[in-house]
Amino acid sequence: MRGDGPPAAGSAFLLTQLGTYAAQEFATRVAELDLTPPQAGLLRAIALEPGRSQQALARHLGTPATRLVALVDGLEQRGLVERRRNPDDRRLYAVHLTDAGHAFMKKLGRVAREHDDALLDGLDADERAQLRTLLTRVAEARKLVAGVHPGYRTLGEADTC
Amino acid sequence: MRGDGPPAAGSAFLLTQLGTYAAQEFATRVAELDLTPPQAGLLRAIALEPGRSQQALARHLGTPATRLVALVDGLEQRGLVERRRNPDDRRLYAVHLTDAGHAFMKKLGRVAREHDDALLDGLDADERAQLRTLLTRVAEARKLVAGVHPGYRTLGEADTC
DNA sequence: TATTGTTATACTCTATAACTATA
DNA sequence: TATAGTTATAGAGTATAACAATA
Repeated sequence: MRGDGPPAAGSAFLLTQLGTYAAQEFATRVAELDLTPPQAGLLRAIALEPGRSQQALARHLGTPATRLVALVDGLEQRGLVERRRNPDDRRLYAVHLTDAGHAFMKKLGRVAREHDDALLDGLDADERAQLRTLLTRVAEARKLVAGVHPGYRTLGEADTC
Repeated sequence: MRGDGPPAAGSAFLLTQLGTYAAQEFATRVAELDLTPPQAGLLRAIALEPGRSQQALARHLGTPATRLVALVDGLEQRGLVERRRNPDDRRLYAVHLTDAGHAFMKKLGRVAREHDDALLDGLDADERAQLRTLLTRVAEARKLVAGVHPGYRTLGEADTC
């Protein structure tokens, strides 16, 4: 006896479902490096363009500056990141990776690749390439900034279609 | 001057990024129906198989039973759902859609279709079909339950790598 | 004693706003 | 006065555990 709910899950729901699953799996993996996903994303943003101010990083990631302070604090205490004063304008810090931070990025990269492989192990190489192309197209059409997770903007609410 | 971060975003990151984006868009759309995504998902589960107990629904969605109480409360107060006592075992309720609930599902279905169309408007019909096939394959390989959002299990942490 | 449903409590995380210092 | 960074406060949302009713 079926009700009259939506007939079958659309692609949007599949994307949300898989995206959330992938996020959870990634969180589990980086937890083994004692890292949260937001910290991993921040490390990535710093590695991408070292020396930015916290304000610049906040704008790039689309998150309130106040949230960055705590994130940077955590990474700085672990010696992965350092704040350097700018002699010309003593209000801003330039955020850089330390040597330990650079070394750590290798581990993080390895974890990310393992995560990718495990997630897609149902597809062969051709299919993975197809999927990647299609996803990239959709992301571009939606004007998503490459490498920036939308969750920095509004972490709340998970979809459920 | 580039650092040594992960070279480019893998497919797993693309999935997380698009999945989160899709979830946020969906949340915005259902908000116009005064609904949260978890409420929408619960309505869907009830419509799919009417009359289940709250415990059964909780197991199906993979969420603590305590969370369902509040969700059902909200939907019941709006007259979309009703709890029916089971005369044989007065401990459990059977959760059903009301007539208003059935009517409401039509609106929800329309919103979901619009959401789907808007998200994929960068792809033509063939490409959409391809994408759907690939996503379904991945979801099956990962043993995700059709139509159930993983976020019921652990809403925390959004991915970021 | 086990199970369904419920309520109460505590915790995590986030954003808003107020504050300090530099400009 | 405006901006970078910080701290403090309050709010939303969740899970854990205790509780009542029924079996």
